[in-house]
Amino acid sequence: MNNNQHFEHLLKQHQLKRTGPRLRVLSLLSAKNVATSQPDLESVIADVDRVTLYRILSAFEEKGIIHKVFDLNGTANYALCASDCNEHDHHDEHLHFNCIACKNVYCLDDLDMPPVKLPAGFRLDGFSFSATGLCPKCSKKEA
Amino acid sequence: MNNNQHFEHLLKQHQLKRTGPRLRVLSLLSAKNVATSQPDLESVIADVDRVTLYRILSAFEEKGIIHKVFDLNGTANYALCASDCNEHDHHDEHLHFNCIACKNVYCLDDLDMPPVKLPAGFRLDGFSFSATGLCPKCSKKEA
DNA sequence: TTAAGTGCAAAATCTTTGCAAATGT
DNA sequence: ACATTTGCAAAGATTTTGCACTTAA
Repeated sequence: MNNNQHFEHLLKQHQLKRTGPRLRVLSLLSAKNVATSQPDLESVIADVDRVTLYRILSAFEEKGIIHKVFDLNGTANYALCASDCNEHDHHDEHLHFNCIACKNVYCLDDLDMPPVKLPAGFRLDGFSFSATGLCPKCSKKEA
Repeated sequence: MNNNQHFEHLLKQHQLKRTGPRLRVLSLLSAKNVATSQPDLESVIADVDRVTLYRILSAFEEKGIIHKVFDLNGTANYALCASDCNEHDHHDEHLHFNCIACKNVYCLDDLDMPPVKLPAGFRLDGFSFSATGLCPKCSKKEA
């Protein structure tokens, strides 16, 4: 199944119509291995209305197609979810690495996350782990 | 040293003048064991201008007096720093627990954080760990 | 055909900036 | 006295809402 087919399936699966703007957003997000900020998305697909973009992103998030993760500046970044997310079960429990140089947000999926121990009384629902520093690319440039 | 003296010392230490609004913010933040959002602060000290509050918070953050932590909605919450922070060295490496019921953000300082292992190439600078769920109070209410 | 999605205009927020008046040292 | 800080007004930026037009199914 190629990408396009995959996207169309994804949309159909969530009862969302297959439209130009939506496919653009999906292919953009899937092309990057990093989470993308709303402003970035906006500048890349400038011909799509800003409001439409907001609505697409929030629809996708509700349906469990994408995750929203806030970077160090509190701006929303978006990334495609693992395939087992849906509107009831959102799992985004991997490390988000924010590069302070290129500002990219890396989703480091296949890192084994250490177990979380909470004090008595707290009931855990989900967690997120984010780190800052230099990504491999920027780390090299600096050296 | 009582609280007030402590605050005045804190301000002097960072070359900030001892003003009413600033002391109000400090005593508010120290009274809570949870991080407080800008809107919350604003509603509690409604007589202080909104702009002033913004400026106080960013000044405090720059000086290393408070930490900014974003909650699940991407809104900024503020909490007093551990005493060993300054403008060059910000450490906020403890668990932030966001209660989905009361919306409070708990700073769980004395939890031993698991070590972070990053893939090769990434250079770690700092990290933050945040969890969601129910805090002890709300957990009881639900039962 | 028709419900869903888009684009535009406009409202509502949120945050920053400029400047005069007030205040702490 | 003088640099800082505050408050107000206004600009900028971000996000939401309403509604008519378009489009996928």
